[in-house]
Amino acid sequence: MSAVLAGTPGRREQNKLDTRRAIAVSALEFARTHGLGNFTVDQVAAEAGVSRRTFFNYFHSAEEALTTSTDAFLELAAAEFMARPADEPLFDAMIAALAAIAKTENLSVCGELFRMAEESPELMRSQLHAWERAETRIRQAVNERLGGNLDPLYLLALVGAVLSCVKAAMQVWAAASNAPPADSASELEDQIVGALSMLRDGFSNPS
Amino acid sequence: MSAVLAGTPGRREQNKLDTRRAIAVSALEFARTHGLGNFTVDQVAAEAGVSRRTFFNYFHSAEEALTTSTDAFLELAAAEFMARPADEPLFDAMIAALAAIAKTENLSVCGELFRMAEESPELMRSQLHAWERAETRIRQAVNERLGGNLDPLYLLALVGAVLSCVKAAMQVWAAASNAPPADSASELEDQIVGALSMLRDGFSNPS
DNA sequence: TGCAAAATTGCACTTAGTGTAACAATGTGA
DNA sequence: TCACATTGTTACACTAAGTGCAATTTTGCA
Repeated sequence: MSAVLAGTPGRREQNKLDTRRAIAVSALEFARTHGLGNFTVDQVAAEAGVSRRTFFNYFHSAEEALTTSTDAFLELAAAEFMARPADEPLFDAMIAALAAIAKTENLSVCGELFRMAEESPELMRSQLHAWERAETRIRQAVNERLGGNLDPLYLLALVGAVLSCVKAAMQVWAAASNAPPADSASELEDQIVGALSMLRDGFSNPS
Repeated sequence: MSAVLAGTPGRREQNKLDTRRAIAVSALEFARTHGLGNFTVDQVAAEAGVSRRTFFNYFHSAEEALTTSTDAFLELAAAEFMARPADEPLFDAMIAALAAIAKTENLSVCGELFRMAEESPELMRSQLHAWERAETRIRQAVNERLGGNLDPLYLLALVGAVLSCVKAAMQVWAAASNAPPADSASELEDQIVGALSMLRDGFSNPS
C-alpha cells in the first residue's frame, strides 16, 4: 500500500486531534446541559468514548478542556498578526489582524464561554490563563517585528493594553449577543476596532 | 468588666484575621522553602496551628492563600484611587493613586509572588484572577466617578489597559529587583508612571 | 508480516475539597 | 457571675481530582 504524500504528520497526529476534539466537545456539552460545576471528568471521558486516564493525558482539568476554543481563537489572532506585512504600521497591523479573528469558526462558542466564565471562578481562571499565554506569544512576535530589542516596559505595556482592548471588545460583544444572529462576527469586529481606536487616542475622550 | 469602646468588631474579628494571616504566612513559608507544588495543605495547616478543615474555611486552595498579599496590594490601589478628589483629571488621579501603592508594606512579597507565578501555572491563575477582581472593583469606581453612564466599551477598555500597564510595570520591576534594596518602591513607582505615560500617548513612540 | 514506537488503559495511591454534626470559644443579657 | 445564643473550630466520612506505573493495544515502517 503506497503511503499518501501527507507524510510524517499522518494518522497518529490526526487521531490525537480527533480524540482531543471529542473530549472538548463532550466537556462543552456537559457544561451546557448540567451547568459548570455539576459534572465530573469521568462523565466527560465516558461521553467522549475514552478512559478517565486518557482524559488527563490531554487536559489537566475539565476547565482546560473547555478552553480549547478560546485557545484556537487567540492562536489565530497571533498567526494573523504575524502574517501582516512587516512594513505596515504597528497599529494598522494589529487592527487588521485582530479584526480578522472575528472569522473564527466557533466564534459563538467563544462568546458562550466568555459568559459562562462570569459565573465560574475556575473557568475564569482558565480563560485568563489562556489570554496570558497568548499575550506572551504575541509579545514575542511584536518584539521580532520591531527590531528585536525594544524597551521591555514598552513591549509589555503595549501588548497588554492591546489585548485588554480586545478582551473588552469581546466582553461587550458577548454580553450583547445572547442570541447570536450568526452574522455577529462583524459586530465583534466593530467593537475591536472601536476599542483599539480608543487606545490609539490615549483614551482622550469618553465618547 | 467594662467593655472597651472598640465595640462590635471585637475579639472575634481579630482572631479571624490572625488565623487568616497565620495560614497565609505558613503557606508562603512552604512555597519558599519547598517550592511551589511540593507541599500539601495539611502541612500548611499544621504549621499554622490549625486543622485542615479550618484551612479550607479560609481559602479554597493553597494558591489562594498565597494571593493575599497581591489582593491587599490591589485593594489598596483601588482605595487610593477612590480617595482622589473628584475634580482631578482621570489620568492624573490614576497615576497618583497607582503610584501611591508602591507604599504597600509587603511590596517585596508581591514581587516575589510575581516571579514565582512565572513557573507555576496554578499560582499564575490565582494571581490573574486577583487582578481580574480588582479590575471589576476599579471599573465600578471609575464609572461612578465619571458620571455613572459611560460607554461600556470605553470603561472596560480603559480600566483594562491601565491595569495592564501597572502589571507590565510590576513585571519589569519584579524581574529587576531580585535583590531588593528595600527602597525599590520608588523604582516601581517610576515604572508605573512610565507605563501610564505611554498609554496616555497612545504608545506613539517606542522610545 | 513482524517489529519498534507511541497511545490507551487499568490500577493503586495521594491529595483536594466539601457536607455535617459535635465541640469549643466568644459575646450578651440578667 | 452565670446561663444562653452565636459563631468559629474540629473530627469524620466521603467524592472526585490528579498522577505514576506497568500492562496492553494501536499505529507506523521496513
